[in-house]
Amino acid sequence: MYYTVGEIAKEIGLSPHTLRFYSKEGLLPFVDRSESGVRMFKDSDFEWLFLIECLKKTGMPIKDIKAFIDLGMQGDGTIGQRLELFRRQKQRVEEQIAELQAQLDVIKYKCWYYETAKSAGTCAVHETIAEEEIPQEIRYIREKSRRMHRLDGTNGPSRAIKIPKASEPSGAAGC
Amino acid sequence: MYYTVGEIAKEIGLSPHTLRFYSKEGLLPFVDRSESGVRMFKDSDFEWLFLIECLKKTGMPIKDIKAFIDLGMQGDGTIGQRLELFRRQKQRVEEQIAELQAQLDVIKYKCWYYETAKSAGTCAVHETIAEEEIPQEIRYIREKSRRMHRLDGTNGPSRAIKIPKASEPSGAAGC
DNA sequence: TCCTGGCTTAGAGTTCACTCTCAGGTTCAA
DNA sequence: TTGAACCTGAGAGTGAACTCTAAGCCAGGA
Repeated sequence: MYYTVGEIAKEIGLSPHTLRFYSKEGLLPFVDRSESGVRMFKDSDFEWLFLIECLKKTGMPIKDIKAFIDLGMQGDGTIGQRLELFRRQKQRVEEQIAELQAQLDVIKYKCWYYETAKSAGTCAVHETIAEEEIPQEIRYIREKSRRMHRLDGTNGPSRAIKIPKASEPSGAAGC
Repeated sequence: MYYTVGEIAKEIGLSPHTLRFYSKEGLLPFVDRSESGVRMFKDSDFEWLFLIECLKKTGMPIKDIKAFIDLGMQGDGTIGQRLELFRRQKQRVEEQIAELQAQLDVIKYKCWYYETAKSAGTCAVHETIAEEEIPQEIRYIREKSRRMHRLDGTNGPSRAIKIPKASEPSGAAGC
């Protein structure tokens, strides 16, 4: 049971162009070819394709994916190296998730910030808002974020800059 | 208290080049300038910068970040739009995290796969491994992954392809 | 037999987000 | 006053990952 590049493309949600590009980059050495050079994908190739997708979606560059494919092509002798590769990738993905979680916190804070500002009609509420009015989760996020972004001002500007001449304060609007 | 582009760059971990590039792209309309045109960052600009970083780290393209900055510059009238923007971004980040979690599962499965193959000396163990030998978590991941990747074969190849001529089976090695 | 549509390769073009080079201006410290 | 170390804008270059074009081949149906 063989599939052409177009059929596979539809199946896994990539364009035939992209699949040929991967092929050119050496990511698909496992696909068979017909006499006339047409790529013939077989069912067992899907496993490779899903693995490629997985590594791609977790931010691995194509040349690193190729390195993995090449290890796979060499057979059982490279199992240890492949294990190491996936362990490193596991670590990286966990870091990515942690980073996104941290940014999600910032975004949640801003959602609350704008919700509050919206019902007050102005961002200025946040200058006078009482600590008790802030939801627990938001208070926690805000504290954590402040600890991270603390600028102690001990390393102030090393160069004096002339005071701007009658420039209206451009950054008057809060974010 | 003003900072030059180089000082800010050091503080937030970007290059002065990058900061000027952002400036050129219209991401920093809030920074003051000296008489001679030197960028003068103030403490309150950090809030904007951290927000830009947040949106960038969560995959928002520069032109969309600019759209947000522009809304911010317009003041309180755009609070509703900014709220909507952050709500959409929240949704996207949650999706990104879910996607990474799914891929992390695949990676965990492969870690187990190679660990097992390593101690057996060959990937071939996985053709004969008993269901009870598979850890609970792995079994669960594998089932979920199989449900997702199910290829029912009902939409087989639409074009006949000549059987390849004595081509050795290239994809013999499992992944 | 010819048309259609999908396949092939090589290679050029695109988009994004930087990243760097250049030529010149500004500021401070010695 | 002079040198170092910044700064400026314009614009070219980079690398990653596509994305598309061109010219041509091949199989099946009207």
